[in-house]
Amino acid sequence: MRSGRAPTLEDVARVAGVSRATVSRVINGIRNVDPQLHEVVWDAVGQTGYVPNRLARSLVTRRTGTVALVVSDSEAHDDDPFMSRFFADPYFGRVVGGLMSVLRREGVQLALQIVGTDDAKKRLVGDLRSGQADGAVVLSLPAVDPLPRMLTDGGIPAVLIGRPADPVPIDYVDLANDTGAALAAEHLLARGCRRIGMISGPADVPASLDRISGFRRAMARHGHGWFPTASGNFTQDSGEAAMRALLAQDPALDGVFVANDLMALGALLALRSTPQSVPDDIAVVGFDDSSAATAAAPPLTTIRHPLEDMAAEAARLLLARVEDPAMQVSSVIYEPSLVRRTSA
Amino acid sequence: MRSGRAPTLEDVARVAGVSRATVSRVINGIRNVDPQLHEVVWDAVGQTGYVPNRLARSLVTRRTGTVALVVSDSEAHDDDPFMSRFFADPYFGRVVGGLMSVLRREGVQLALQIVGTDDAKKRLVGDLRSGQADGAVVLSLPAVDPLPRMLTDGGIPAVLIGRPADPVPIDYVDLANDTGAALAAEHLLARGCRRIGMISGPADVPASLDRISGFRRAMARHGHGWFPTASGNFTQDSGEAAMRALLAQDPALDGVFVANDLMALGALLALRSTPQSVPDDIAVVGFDDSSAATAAAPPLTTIRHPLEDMAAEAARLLLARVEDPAMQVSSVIYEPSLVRRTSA
DNA sequence: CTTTCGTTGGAGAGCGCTTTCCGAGTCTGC
DNA sequence: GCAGACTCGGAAAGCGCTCTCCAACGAAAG
Repeated sequence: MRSGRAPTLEDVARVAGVSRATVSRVINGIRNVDPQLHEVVWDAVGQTGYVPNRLARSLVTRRTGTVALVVSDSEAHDDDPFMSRFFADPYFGRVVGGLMSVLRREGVQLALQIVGTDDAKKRLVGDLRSGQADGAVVLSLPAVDPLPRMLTDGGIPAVLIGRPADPVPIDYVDLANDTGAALAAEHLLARGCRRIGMISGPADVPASLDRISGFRRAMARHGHGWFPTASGNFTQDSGEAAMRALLAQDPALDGVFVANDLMALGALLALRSTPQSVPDDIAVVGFDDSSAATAAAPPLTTIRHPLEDMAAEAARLLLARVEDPAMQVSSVIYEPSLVRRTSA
Repeated sequence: MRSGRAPTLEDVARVAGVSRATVSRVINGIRNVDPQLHEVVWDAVGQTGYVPNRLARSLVTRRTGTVALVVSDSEAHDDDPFMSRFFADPYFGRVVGGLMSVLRREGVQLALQIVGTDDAKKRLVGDLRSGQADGAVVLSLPAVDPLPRMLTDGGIPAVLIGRPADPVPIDYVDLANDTGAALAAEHLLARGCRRIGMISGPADVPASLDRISGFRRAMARHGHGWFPTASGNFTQDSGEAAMRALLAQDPALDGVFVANDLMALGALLALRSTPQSVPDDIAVVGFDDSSAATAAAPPLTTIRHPLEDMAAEAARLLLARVEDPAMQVSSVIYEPSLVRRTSA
């Protein structure tokens, strides 16, 4: 097969016997080109196996047809295995899947970027500003993250998945985490549970915070101003430990809301080595409706989190903002729903 | 903050009072520059907030600092939800995590590409040839895929994860799937199982094929030339169905090897509604040691598949080939191991 | 004091593409 | 039959960068 240098516009022009400009016009479907030549040019393209060089094109058009998926981490994790845990989590894949479902049919590519240090974030913004990508979808993990602000200051089209920790005029999609947690509380209460505990996530990231406050509010509304709590870091192991801690606080617990499915899996595991059975003695409600939920034994009653849809919406929002940078800043909040399975 | 046009080399040169060439030399750390000027230039860089334009740089250096992660699918799936299932699977995330663990510290970026149709594959090769990325890591899903050959023909540095279906002179990393399956067979046999069945994956993809043949061979070696089989498509649901089918063939089964953990989860689910208990009446061995294995009830005995390590090795291999395209084609095969948990 | 060499920095070409600007044709309408 | 309006295609100027080539200069050598 043809090897060596890839054919350029110039080559096609030579073969077709026209100028570079004309070939460019034909390729980009610009009017003002004689149908005759049109055909001649396409023939030449076929003959030479020409493929436009995206780099060169982007350099002049200032459009890359690429968006970045930025995973913004904190400095602290820079070299620990946290990241690999993050990728193994279904969360990441669901986001990518959702994004790709819309980007793909627009012919837009996704470039993955991981930034930990502030320095890396600065570099990222610089790269983005110089046209490395048309925009960014941001997954901001740390509790407090300068990146969203940097992005807006730099004038970079960007959409967050999950609300920013501090108010920044930036587009985002999020889940009504508080409503979801309230749903869980009400389900547990309606089921007749009287001694309910909660296993929460870290107390500093927005999504986790919202689940805590939503649950707390709903419980208070039903007269449970206080309830035992333990917290984990969204991993299965931490959920298992938290369940034990909770049981130590109140061995007669008859219901527990766990802030994500992975930790709920851990909780279920911990419960398996106690006399209590799920859901008869103690009901368990998870959060996310991830694949772990159906895999669990017993299958987890959980709060559905339409992450794919949210990611898809984020992609759409980003594309729209790229198209019209002056567009009004907007956010779209998804409503969670309760998925009843066996565990509660 | 400074907005509008991003500063260019030209701007820095003007501020520093030197020529573009000199700034370029300083930035790229080329010697032959008076330490005095060196400092002046860096000052100017700081002042202007200059960040080199990667596009422009790549255009001339023919190096992008980006590798593509190509998910090669078949035309058939082009518009069905298969892809989103694929992303939700821990498999994808583990690969990304493994790749990033090495790419990140080399400052190399990952660009995600999904190609279904032959046309898209052709376009991809063209893009790659014209320097869109320095190389590609390929996840080839379909049973028979023209992409690997296209890549080598196009002279694109590429590494497959999982062996190609038909022999192609291309680098790849793979797992000794047959050995893993044999491990499972031997474990089941050593445990005293006499009526063993297998739930396999699709009969046309290499990894699945190897697991089937490895298991079959090991069983034959121990006098079990025939055993009941059912097949699924690597999803939990299909595993559940396959388990029922197997039980219908032989209700007295006392052991089953399931070709991946997700299907094993399904099998466990199916067994929960039968009188048999796992592992006492029937032992179950999975494959992959994915996060699903520990989440299962009972926790799954399974074959460990060091996917992160394999992906990391693929990244290293690719980087090496990019550096030296003439390097000899090589493949590295990882050895699986048995992880004993409770299910067998 | 001239020659030679090594060092340093500038000019400028060129990576492959798009796009503005023009000039050369082609058509109408009077 | 010719001005004016259009259509079409080419020349060429960049996009922001790297890197080769060369001029200039100072120092070392003869």
